[in-house]
Amino acid sequence: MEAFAIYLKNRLALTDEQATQATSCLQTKRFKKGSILLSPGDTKSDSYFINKGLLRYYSIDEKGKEHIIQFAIEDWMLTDRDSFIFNEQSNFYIEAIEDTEVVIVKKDFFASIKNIVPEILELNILMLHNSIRFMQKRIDMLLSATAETRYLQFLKLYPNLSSRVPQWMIASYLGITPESLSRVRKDLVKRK
Amino acid sequence: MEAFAIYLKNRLALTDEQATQATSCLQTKRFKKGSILLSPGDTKSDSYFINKGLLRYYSIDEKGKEHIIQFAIEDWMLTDRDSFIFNEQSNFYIEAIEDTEVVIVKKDFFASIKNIVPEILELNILMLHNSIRFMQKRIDMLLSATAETRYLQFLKLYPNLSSRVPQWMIASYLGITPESLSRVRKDLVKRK
DNA sequence: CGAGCGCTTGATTGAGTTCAAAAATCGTGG
DNA sequence: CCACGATTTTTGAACTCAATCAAGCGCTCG
Repeated sequence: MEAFAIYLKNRLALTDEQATQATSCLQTKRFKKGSILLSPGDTKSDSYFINKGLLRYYSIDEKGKEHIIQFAIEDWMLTDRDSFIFNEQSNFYIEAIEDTEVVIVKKDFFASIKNIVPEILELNILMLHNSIRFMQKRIDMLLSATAETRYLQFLKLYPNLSSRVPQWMIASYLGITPESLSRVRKDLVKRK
Repeated sequence: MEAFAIYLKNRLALTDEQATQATSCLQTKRFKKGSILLSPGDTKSDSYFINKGLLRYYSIDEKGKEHIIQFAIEDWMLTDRDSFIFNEQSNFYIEAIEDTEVVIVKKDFFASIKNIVPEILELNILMLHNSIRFMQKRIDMLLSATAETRYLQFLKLYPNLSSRVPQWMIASYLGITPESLSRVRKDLVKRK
């Protein structure tokens, strides 16, 4: 709660009271490593702000393979749009990679906070544009780059993440097999 | 202009006067097939609403290969975020695939229309979420699916587009070579 | 301390690429 | 409206990057 209030304060021009007022009705929740917060078919009206820990947003295909759409770390929000925005059944999983504490942001939070802090709408828009820009770069990378290039870009983009996430999940985020990633890394070390 | 006013009217609860008022200051522009509306390095404050025609949003990699991030057809907006939202240099190209007429939406349009129709902010948020949801599905597909599956999904998603776009551009959108797409199509016909 | 999980390594396979060239289609000017 | 050049699509053959299958190692955590 604390962290989320600070987050809002930093991004909007809020007084302390406004920040506490806005976040007072929110609840935090802890999940142990490995917990599933959302599964395909669910329709929850929760969005998560991460106080501490690390979540993954992923799918499982017909062959049982996992594909990671997104990681989410401290100070990020993770939202399943199918569920949260469009009230449809989700297609994805959300899982805690570490023991994680989240702020549960319900659907009506945005409805009520915009009365207190109307600027939140524009902040929201800006952040959504930023997400899109980010995802477009990822799509560009998936369309064009080799396994090695993808991995190097990943390291540059998330320098801190690689130590917190098992290697096979990085592979799954990059769209390659764990074996291939292992070989890519071996090559990089050898050539260095 | 016409089309854009209708577009807004349908999505927001606007009177005719409001719709005309909001769009009166906007300009339309025509581009011939093959025109480049934006190049990497540009920083334009234009966003495009497409009255008629078809645009592509793409990159060119070090080997000179093109990678299509997005197509945009009638009634869609195409925005380069680097440029339009963040005032940075663009990384992508925008090109007219057909002779195309667009409404030029300048940056300040949103600033001024929100005074007339505040609901536009929430509409905007909803559409951005929808874009993200869409792109997440595309990323999932790029991470998991074979050339054939991607192509079939593309046909399902854009049934009308495949006739308006040359095959090599579809291949470029799917992340495969034109040769591969040709073979995929051959196989599909044979198996049918 | 042992079972399971994650990472590595090797051998083989396979989907898609590359390069090359022919066939089909498009479009533009005469 | 036709013809010719350019672009697009198809086809073929060789090749390559990454996937698959399989086995072994090392760590950790129960």
